[in-house]
Amino acid sequence: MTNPTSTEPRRALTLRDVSEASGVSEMTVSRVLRNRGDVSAATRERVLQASRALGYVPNKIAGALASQRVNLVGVIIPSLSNMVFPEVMTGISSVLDNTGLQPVVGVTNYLPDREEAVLYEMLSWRPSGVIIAGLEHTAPARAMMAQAGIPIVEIMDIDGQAIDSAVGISHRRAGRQMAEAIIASGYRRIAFMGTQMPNDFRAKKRLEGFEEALRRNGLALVDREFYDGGSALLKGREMTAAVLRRSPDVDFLYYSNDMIGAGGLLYCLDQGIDVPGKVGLAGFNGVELLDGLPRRLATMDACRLEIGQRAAQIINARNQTADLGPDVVELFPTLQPGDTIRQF
Amino acid sequence: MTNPTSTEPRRALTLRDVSEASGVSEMTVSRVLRNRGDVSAATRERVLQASRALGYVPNKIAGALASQRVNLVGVIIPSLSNMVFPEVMTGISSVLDNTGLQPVVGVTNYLPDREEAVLYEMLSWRPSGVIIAGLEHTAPARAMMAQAGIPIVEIMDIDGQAIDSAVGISHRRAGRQMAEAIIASGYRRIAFMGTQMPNDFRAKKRLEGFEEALRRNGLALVDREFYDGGSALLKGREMTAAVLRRSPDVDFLYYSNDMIGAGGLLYCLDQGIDVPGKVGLAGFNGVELLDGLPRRLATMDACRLEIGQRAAQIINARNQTADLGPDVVELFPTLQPGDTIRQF
DNA sequence: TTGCGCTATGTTACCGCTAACGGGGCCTGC
DNA sequence: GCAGGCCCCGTTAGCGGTAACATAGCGCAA
Repeated sequence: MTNPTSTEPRRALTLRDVSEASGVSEMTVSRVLRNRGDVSAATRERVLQASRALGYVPNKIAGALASQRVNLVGVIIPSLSNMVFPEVMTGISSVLDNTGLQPVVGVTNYLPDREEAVLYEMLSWRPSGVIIAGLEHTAPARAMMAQAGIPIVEIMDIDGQAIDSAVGISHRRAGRQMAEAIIASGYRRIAFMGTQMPNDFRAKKRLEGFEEALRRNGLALVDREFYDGGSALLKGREMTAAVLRRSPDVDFLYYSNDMIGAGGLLYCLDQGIDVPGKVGLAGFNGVELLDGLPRRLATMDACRLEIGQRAAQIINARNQTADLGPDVVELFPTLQPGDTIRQF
Repeated sequence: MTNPTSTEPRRALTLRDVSEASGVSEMTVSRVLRNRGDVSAATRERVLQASRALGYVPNKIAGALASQRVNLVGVIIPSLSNMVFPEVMTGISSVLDNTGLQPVVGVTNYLPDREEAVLYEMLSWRPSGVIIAGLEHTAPARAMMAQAGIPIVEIMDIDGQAIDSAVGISHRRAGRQMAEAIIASGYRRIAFMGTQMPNDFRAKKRLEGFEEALRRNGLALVDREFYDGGSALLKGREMTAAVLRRSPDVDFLYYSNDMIGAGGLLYCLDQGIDVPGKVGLAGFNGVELLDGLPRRLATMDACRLEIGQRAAQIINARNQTADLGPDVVELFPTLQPGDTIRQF
């Protein structure tokens, strides 16, 4: 264990170790490792060799403190198991990868207090920016973001007041659009199924928009059902069964997400129900999963990839150029009628 | 904008600002905010009030540098869209939440070089531990982890040599077990479908174990098909169609994951194929999704939640108690026959 | 009253790195 | 032949906290 090539170092390596091993000052080592400033090719090579030989890994904590720069971008999302957010992450990464910035993910489980705690923790690392899902936050969370002095991008939703920048779609409008399409296809007795979660504000706004459009057309939801936890696909089956039993005359089933919609679709097909003739179905999100179903569920994509990309672009631009102002970007989802809405 | 209550601070707040606002030393403020050491109730209250009023957020970078302690645990995984890793993350978070440690996720997209880069980046923040998927890493990555002087837990897999600690299942054994169960149920003409990815070592090991068991029973795969990217459910349908066309006499379809297995199952049901009479099916992972399918696919759970929990426990234990040694934990997945393997 | 010990707070010296500046050697032009 | 500039590298002074130690003030027993 006292072997000099042992894998157990007796203490952490610092710039000083590399500088001694290569016979130059710490500053020069620092310059080499960051590719900054002028260093002769010979010295550079010597330093790199020593650094690699020792297995030196720079201490970004010290570096960040000294330079007052942190290449991290906090990303705060409600859930990872949602299928939605991994794709947003992909969009963020695809842009950030070329910028030297790095995303750091925090998960809130749709809990406002947890969001506040995660945000506090993130800000305490002084990131270069924050991307956070939704426009609804606790008052302290809003205050922290407003004070932070870094670009903040609220994503997914634009129905509300952004603290700084925002990228998203109008979920209220999305709900309205879907309702209008459903009504235009001649359906009249419409039921809704969705999550129980009181803090999924976007699902709530979609439902509000949906009901508003129904009202304007002299209609109202015939039935509704909520779920909470468990396998979404299975819950979709169960809720659909319950609704069809309770309200046998419904002719349309609107789901707050594609996963339960897919469950409902599978159930209807199992039962030999004529889709979309007798009953139409629609979900929300445009998840990839749907491509493999026996019939394509009507849905509306939430522009997840692009939301991630645009958000990351805003953070990056603001980091490059001081004095860029806030930027609110509205994206427009397209309705994909699939095979579960009657077409004329 | 020069309004003192403006939300645009002219410069970042430090301990000094809070200490001046509350009339005590920086050290006392530090003690209050960390709940450490003795501070009188009156002073504590005064400090907290000032801190809140200013909207002070401590700078963990400086704190970490001074205390040589970082409450972060790096978690390095290949993908977030896999359904598998979010659940591992849930397990990790559930344990870490009570410890003051915080997970930080890095994604490698199954690329060894990217894994190395992500690891380097993480180690440069001097985390308290690293949880990393798999046992296969580049040589520099292995060296970095061995040198880091922090607990390293390699998860998912135990078929190989761990650098430090490991928690996982034997994928080779899992493949063998599945093959034996299939053979025991009387199936003989078996086909395999899986991902193309050369770096999904665990899928590869499952297949190796599977084929080994076939060989020992005088059998061999009748057909095989690989895919790459796209909707797994859809790919499962397509590959299944292709295999059944090419090899109409197969009586069992073994899938490297549940998602393509589910696609295959839906295809078979669509085609009116007798499952499990004429053709049996099995996947791997035990994803929640399967609960909602018309028939339950045979599978083997990968103990994802428990893997995350045990890994987090190891990191935490090592952080609490110095001189705890490496720990290799093997978990044992159970075969869930579902409705797609003949039962006697 | 004296002195001990405890509690509550302050002081000092870093943690490991980088910004900013300084300066030696060498080349170049006049 | 020497001033001026350029390249390369070193020195200095922090960044914003915290560990460790120092110390003031007080209560209390002898």
